[in-house]
Amino acid sequence: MSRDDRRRQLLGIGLSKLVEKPIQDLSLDEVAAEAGISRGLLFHYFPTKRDFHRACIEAAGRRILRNTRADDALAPDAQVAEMVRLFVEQIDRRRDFYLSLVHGTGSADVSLVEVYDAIWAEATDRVVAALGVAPEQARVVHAWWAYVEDHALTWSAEPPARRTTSEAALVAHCTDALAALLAVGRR
Amino acid sequence: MSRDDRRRQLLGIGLSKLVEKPIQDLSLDEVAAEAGISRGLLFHYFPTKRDFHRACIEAAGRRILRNTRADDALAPDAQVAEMVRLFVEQIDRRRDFYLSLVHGTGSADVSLVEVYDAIWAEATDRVVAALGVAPEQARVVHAWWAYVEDHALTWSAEPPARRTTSEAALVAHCTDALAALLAVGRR
DNA sequence: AGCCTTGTTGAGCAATGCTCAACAGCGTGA
DNA sequence: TCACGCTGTTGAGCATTGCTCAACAAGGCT
Repeated sequence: MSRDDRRRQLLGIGLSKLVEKPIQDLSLDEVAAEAGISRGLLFHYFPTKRDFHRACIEAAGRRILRNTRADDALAPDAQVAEMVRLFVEQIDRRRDFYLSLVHGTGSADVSLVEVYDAIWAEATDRVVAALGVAPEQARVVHAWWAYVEDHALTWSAEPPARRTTSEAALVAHCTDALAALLAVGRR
Repeated sequence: MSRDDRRRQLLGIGLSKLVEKPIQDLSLDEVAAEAGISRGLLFHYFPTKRDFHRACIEAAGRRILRNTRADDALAPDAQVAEMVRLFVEQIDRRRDFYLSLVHGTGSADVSLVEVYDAIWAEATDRVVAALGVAPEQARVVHAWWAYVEDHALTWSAEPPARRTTSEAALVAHCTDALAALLAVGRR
């Protein structure tokens, strides 16, 4: 198997496994066995377990960013609304995937923090670019994403049948919130 | 040594160690050695490594909540401002401690997620109680805490000498943001 | 004295992260 | 055709580490 194919296969296995259990509970033997290769080969591709873990999270982050990209042709406000909608739906559809791989850092692992930072920086840049937000307000957009994330997580936590808010209302609230927050900073 | 004292000692060691390295890299031998006890005794107090980890994070959460409690006698708005100020200062003073122990879940470990949820629920309750926020708006307060957390983390990430915003301005922005967000929900 | 509780130890097992020397298959150039 | 090297691959083996378990020491109670 080619180098790239093998890497992709291993990352795929890692993603599916890391949804079920934290990294401490995932043995590389397990991954190697599922891939049908020897442990040694796994260490050839990812020299250390931490490297493997980081690569998995990077892959998850790329997937999220890919799935929440809005159409450039839309109007600025519509772009943001679209991003939020895709983001909320992404979380709602695969809450465990999101929680276990994309959300939060924990773990005091510096290289992991960098990965998360890069993901949120990209999401922030998109909004800043779409709306033409002033650079000194970028941190407001960044923090607003945390606000949106938290809303989406609590919203998706309750069973769909019992939801008091519609998805559209949630998205609308989030976009309105961004406008309100930017107004706060401008005052 | 008494049961409680021993537990406290071990948790203290765990807290200091977990700031430096993620749980995967912390061997219980290390903890036992620093405490001057045998490995066996450590497993007597915390039957599994995950239990130890969870207990450490609970302790960290309790510490944060203790350090960010506002005076009940203050006016509602002042209480919130006080909480935010204490929170920002807490993060600024011990950023690594906060990042590695209190922020985020990751790890797909259900019992850990519960611990984090409890911490944020308590913080939310305090604000809801202080301001008399309507129950259906509690989730706005919850998400607002995520907003505040993100602001505090990016603010504390830049070296104090180069900061463009004062702490007071940050706190003011956050409290204003809460008012603005609650107004969005009410519309 | 005998006994029970409680904090404590240390040997030992099995799993696991990681290293390393070597091998198989295949294309390339002499 | 043979030798060479590159690349994906293996499997033995080492050291660490999470965890179990039987046993011990000391203090209080009957």
